[in-house]
Amino acid sequence: MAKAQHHLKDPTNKHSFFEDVWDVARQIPKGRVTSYGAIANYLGTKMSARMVGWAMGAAGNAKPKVPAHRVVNSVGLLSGKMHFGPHDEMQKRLEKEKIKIEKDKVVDFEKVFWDPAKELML
DNA sequence: TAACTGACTCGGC
DNA sequence: AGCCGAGCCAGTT
Repeated sequence: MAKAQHHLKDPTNKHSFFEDVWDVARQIPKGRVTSYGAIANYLGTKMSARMVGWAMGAAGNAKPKVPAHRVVNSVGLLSGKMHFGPHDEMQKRLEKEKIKIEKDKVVDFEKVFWDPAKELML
């Protein structure tokens, strides 16, 4: 069998790791947050939580929109806030969803934490 | 093509 | 309780 796809640039066929990450992120309920590691774990690659964060960076081009602001690090810190813009847009969005932020950290992180591996459980 | 990078995480000091 | 180093994967240069 010859390799049929050398230069796959087909937008309809881009089921990459990023797409999977975005798909999970889009299912995060409003007013809840999750961590990069949690998403990575759900996808089976728990050791590469970095990739999840990376996927978030590319989420800007994703359609429909990906609530990347609902994804924080394992301690509830808004580690990616700087990628939302020069201002604290990430924090503003979270506060808009009734999520309280203090010193760039999610208050009651464990309460609002949403684990795809448990909640989504598919 | 090989090397580097990075919105992470965990374990040890 | 806070800081440091190593492991990890995939996309980018």
